[in-house]
Amino acid sequence: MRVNLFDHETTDAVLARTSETMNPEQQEAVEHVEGPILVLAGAGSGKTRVLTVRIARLIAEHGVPADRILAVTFTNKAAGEIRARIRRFLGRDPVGMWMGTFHSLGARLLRRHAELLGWDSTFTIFDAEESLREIKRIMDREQLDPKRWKPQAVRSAMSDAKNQLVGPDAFVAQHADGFDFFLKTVAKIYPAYQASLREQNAFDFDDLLVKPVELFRDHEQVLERYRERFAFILVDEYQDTNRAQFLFLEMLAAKHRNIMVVGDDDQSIYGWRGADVRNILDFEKTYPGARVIRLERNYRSTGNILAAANEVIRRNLQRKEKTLRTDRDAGESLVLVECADERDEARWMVEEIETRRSQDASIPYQDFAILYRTNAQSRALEDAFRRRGVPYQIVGGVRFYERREIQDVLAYLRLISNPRDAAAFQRIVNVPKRGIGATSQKRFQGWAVEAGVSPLEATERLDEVPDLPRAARNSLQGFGELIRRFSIRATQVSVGTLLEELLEELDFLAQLRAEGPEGEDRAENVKELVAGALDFDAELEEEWGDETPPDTFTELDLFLQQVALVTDLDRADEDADTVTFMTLHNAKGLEFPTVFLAGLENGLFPMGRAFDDPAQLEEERRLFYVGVTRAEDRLFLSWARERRRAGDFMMCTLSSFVSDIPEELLVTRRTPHLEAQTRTFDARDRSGGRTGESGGFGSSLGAARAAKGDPSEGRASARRAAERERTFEEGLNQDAPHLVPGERVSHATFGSGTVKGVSGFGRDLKVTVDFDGVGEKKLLARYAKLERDF
DNA sequence: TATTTGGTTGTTTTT
DNA sequence: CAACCAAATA
Repeated sequence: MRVNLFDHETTDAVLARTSETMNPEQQEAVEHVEGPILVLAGAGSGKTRVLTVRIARLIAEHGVPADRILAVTFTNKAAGEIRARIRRFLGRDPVGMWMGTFHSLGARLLRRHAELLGWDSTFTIFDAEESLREIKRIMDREQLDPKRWKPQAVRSAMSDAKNQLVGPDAFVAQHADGFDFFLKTVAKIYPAYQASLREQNAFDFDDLLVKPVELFRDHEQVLERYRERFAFILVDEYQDTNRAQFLFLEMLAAKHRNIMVVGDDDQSIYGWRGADVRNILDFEKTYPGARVIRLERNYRSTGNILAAANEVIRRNLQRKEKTLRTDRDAGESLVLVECADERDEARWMVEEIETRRSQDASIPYQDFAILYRTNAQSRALEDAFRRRGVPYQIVGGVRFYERREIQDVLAYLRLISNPRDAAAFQRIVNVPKRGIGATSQKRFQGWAVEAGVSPLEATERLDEVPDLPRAARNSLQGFGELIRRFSIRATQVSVGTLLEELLEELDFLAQLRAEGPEGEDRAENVKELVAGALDFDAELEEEWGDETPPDTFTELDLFLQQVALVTDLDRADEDADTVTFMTLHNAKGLEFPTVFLAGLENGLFPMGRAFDDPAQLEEERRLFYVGVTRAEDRLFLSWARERRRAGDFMMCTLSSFVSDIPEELLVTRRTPHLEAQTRTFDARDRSGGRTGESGGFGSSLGAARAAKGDPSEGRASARRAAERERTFEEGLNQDAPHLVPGERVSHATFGSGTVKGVSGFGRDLKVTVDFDGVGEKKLLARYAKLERDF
């Protein structure tokens, strides 16, 4: 895997020469000095290169001090790499330059000014999982039923609110007396949640964006200081910024107005997380007189790949018109592969990779990436690759830092670093087992809350806590002493050493191993964490550059911050010679010689619910576009006729996105396995169909879909498959309802009716039925239990 | 108090 | 077909 950066040697001469190797648009962008500028950079058009070279030039040629520059990147890794390139250009480190993700920059700002907001600079960062626990605790306390109101939904509602900069008070004012019961419930939780975070001296992910904006808004002199300082601001992936990020930038850029944003509206794929494409579309309104440069020359992909990409994205209405061009040859055709199911698909991919490598042994595994819509799809791939002995790495999915054992260890460190972190306390007070059960914990915590002290403080006043069993009392005391002892130790030794001593004292690894078969893996993970901590010592200086950490900090605080903000993408090992599996979202900004796009089926990609909403469908299409444009030389598209999802089998049809690709760019194939299966199937079909059990409801949905005529019908193979499926279905299930307009069906409560229409796919298939004497109802097919009415 | 069992539940995408 | 959670037992 490579981040899209160019390789460069080291000298100043290179910098001078660099402009000459750029096209006129790139040159213009790179040479721009003052005033707002928008660079609309298509996929593979060298935008990272533009950012890098411009920063280097600002420093080297225009004498801008590095500490007057603020650069926002999409990942921490990209930040590190750009910094490294600049260092090579300049021959020295751009000391004092602030560069990182919005979240890491926000954290940095908060470390310095948290006091102004009522937090302490040693604050903890709660990850998504921790926020969820907090929400559950609050719901429990408020006696809200987690089944009626899903904590996940509550979290996402609060997250949305935060990203729109709607604080607890505003939210309550808006929704507490509203008609929406869900939002009313959230209005009960949000203020309590925020108060609880504050009590624990913690911020969640969203706070890292929102609180700096609050800081700037309420503290004019602080804003003034940073506004003055950051004379040049550069932002990558601008199309994915949300409201809070927009305001953050707007406030900082207001004075000098030297802001360069780089992005591509066609690659905006985080709308669901609050990103607002209008930020990029309306840049010229926000900054009148802004210069606009379009980079439409693609340096990455073959002509065929690019033609396919252009053709697909052209169908989106909400976009700035642009067409990527390349000087490369047409290259190989794209290959569309039809598979029997996800296992067949996975197997086919391994074989394709192995075949390619047997033809040319010099091709490394690194050249291959498999991209998919949902993390769950990695499972089948993993199976197939492991079986075949082909090395792979998964980016995302079950994330390293989210593993239980890692979280446990980190909770120790958090509590050592921040004694008020009640969430951490609760997590580990009985890990490893100390005989402090649920009942004792409840009594203890209850007392602590009553007394208004943090749990850790409460361990010093155990004799005041009533009704505690002696054993629990002793354990709690021991636990408290342990944490306090290590808090002191944290000021004396490095994180790595601290962690080693801690694990030794707890006999943690042995405890894990004793847990069972997975114990060894878990122990390995913990060891990896220790190795990371030991490494961290060396990186400390770079982290702060010219800044001196306040004395209240320990190295531990910074380590925890880094850990909280590091993504799986940052951890990916690009030097390892392995095939890479990841979601399309994670693939943004990366490129590979050979790309496989897996699972191209309606209902999976695009996602079922996207069919109801044109805006969502457009976002899915952009995601597909991102996938296609990751490929340099070869692109494989695959779909499975049948896929296991949420437990049961589902018949599938080819994604309508693929139908948008002109036929002449594609070669269509079937896996050998499917070829074989189809032959026997056809033979059986001719001899009068199969007898036996009905295919159940899942298959009858397939029938409905085929009859309705979905968008993929343009493809001959898909149509054949669908037709075969329908005849198959009719042959074996006389009672399954035909969800086709005009058909008669009956429902347990509504009685008989006529089907008016269907929408959605698979599990989300909705049926509109006009029930006799009842009227029209729109029902989710999978719940409606419709029967055929004769 | 800790562990096991069974039943339920659920599948976008992530900093 | 998981993974997760609640109630039942050792």
